[in-house]
Amino acid sequence: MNIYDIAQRSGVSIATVSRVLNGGKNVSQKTREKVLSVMQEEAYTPNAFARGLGLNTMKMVGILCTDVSDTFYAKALSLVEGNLRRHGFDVLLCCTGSQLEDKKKYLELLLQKRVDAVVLIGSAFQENTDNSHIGAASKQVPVVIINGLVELPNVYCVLCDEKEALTRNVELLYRQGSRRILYLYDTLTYSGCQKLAGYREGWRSCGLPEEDLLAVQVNKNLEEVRSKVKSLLENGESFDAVLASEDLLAVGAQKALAGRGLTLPIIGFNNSVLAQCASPSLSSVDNMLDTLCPTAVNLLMDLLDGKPAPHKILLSAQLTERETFRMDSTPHV
Amino acid sequence: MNIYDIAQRSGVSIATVSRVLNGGKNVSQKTREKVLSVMQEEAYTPNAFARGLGLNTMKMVGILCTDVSDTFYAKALSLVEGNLRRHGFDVLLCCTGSQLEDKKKYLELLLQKRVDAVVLIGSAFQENTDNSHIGAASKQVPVVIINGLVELPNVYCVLCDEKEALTRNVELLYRQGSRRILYLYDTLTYSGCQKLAGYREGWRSCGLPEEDLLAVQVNKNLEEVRSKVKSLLENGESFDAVLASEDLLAVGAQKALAGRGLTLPIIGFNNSVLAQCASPSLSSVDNMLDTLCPTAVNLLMDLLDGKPAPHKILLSAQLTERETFRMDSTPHV
DNA sequence: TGTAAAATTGTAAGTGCTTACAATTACGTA
DNA sequence: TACGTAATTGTAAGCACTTACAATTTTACA
Repeated sequence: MNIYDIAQRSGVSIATVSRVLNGGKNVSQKTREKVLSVMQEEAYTPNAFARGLGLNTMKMVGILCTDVSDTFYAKALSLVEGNLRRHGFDVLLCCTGSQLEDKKKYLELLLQKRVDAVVLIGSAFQENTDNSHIGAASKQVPVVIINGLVELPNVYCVLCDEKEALTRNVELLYRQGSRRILYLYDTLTYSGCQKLAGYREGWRSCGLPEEDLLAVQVNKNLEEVRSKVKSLLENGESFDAVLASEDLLAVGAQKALAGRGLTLPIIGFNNSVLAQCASPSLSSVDNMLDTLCPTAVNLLMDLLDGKPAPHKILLSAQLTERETFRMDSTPHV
Repeated sequence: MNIYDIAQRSGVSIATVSRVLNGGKNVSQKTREKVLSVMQEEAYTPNAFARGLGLNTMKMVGILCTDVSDTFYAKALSLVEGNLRRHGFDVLLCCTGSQLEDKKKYLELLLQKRVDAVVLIGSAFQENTDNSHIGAASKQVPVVIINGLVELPNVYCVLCDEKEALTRNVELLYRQGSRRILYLYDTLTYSGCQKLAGYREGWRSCGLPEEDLLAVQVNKNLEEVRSKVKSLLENGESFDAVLASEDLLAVGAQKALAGRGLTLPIIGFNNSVLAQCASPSLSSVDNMLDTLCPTAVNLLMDLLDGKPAPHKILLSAQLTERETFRMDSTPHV
């Protein structure tokens, strides 16, 4: 069943059928209704490939996502997908894992499917790293980066100020008496670097001695984190508060501390469901995905409509206070 | 840059170029190399739409997923996507939410994009419910259901025996002395119904009085669950163990109990990261996504290759023991 | 070296849609 | 009623590929 059949059965030409298919502008009320009713009867569905060939678009956006099973990325994906769909776009999903080579390869695959744009979730790295794949992609279609920053012509970034958030966290803890704050982090994506820099910056602004910095890299795996922190404690490493680049890492630390009967202020990051589920519940920085993702999609729609758009939209993060840290609690020193 | 350009520049016909594009069978080594090198030089990418039109496939599988931000579904999605990609298929993702109407609408959208198959995650309902959309879809392409069961001609189901798992849970708790087990559940998808039935079945097999059944429906929201369980406790409802259809619900109960200084055996479901993160860590039933998803994809590949495949593959679930319940612990009554 | 079979290559006809442009029809007005 | 204009419709040429079938070249073997 194709456009010719419909044309024949409704006594018009294929051009008219096509017009009805594309919004029905320049078609008389009468013929449109006739054609539509025939389509209905015959349960006709236009062939998306032919459509794509003629229009040079299938209204699909590619999403490159490091790891969908990660709660944070999953939430971002969910929000971006929902908003794109609202605008009539379908999502071609590609989970890359953290390997740069895979990201490159898969990004090319997305482009081969002729997506109208690409959204990157957790796939942008720090400035001095190889972001050539992003550059290449941006020459073909607009690229929108969620929570990352890459400064290139056709690349648009929507992110929240994670560096500032971490600096603030350090300062808050300092004000409540902490003097040696453990910082746990995992991957050094753009976001990861910003957070680490924010931790250092906070340290500096509090006038703490540089040699006391205690930033420890770990894998995003609960058991590994717990045992890492446990061994820190066993080796006599002293610290009086914990920050983390990710809730899971914070929970791992929490468990290690609990195992030794310790209760320190802890602040996680991403404000995921893990933070709620932890006991005691985990204070966490919310990086505003709920506003960041719709913003990103709106920006993308503007771009696809040929409207100008800012290359960078920066939101502020917000601390969600729970049991492991409260701003108004009595200083603990 | 199209196939004509490549043909011209390599001194062959478009048919030959096309052959090279499609695996290079029936092309001499020499010409193939020549054509490939020209493609390389010109950075040629075949037009996926034209390709799709000619081949009547773009090698895409549609995934209909209730909610990607849910850790369980996210994990399933991640595994299915990865396995499909390994077989050269791209994933068209569609998150539907729990509304049946939306599922129907979105499933049609997927089909309009001419996907080669559809995989359903969390979108199948119990037998006597309206699964007409699935029937309609299965007339066009094979449908594979992850963790659900719908008995229709072109529908293939890969699931784990959740009913049996819940029955076993009840029996295990009974053996350790529990006599009134609270069961918390949320949506009555196919999976949800099976679990509820399993709870009842266990009750029966233990010879417990029917009127003591305590199955409570709640929304999958930590705060709601906690307050629900809290109010159960306040209203004097008595129970001595907790089962849940989902880890999040179990954690909610755990928090409510902890708030009253109670420690009961608890077993969650899905064995998600939440179960690890909870304190005390939550025993949980693992529904084997790690094997279920690859199995489902393999089955789908067989179908697409025209091979026969079983309409139902049933795995057994496995209890992962953590702090809230251990099989070898001393009976607590 | 000749010849049949096999391997390679090219021609041309799809695949189902969009759209510029030409042709037709309808409408308002003199 | 005739005519200019606007609205509607049709014709035909893309869009970039696949593939059946015919034509050509290569290979194997007598």
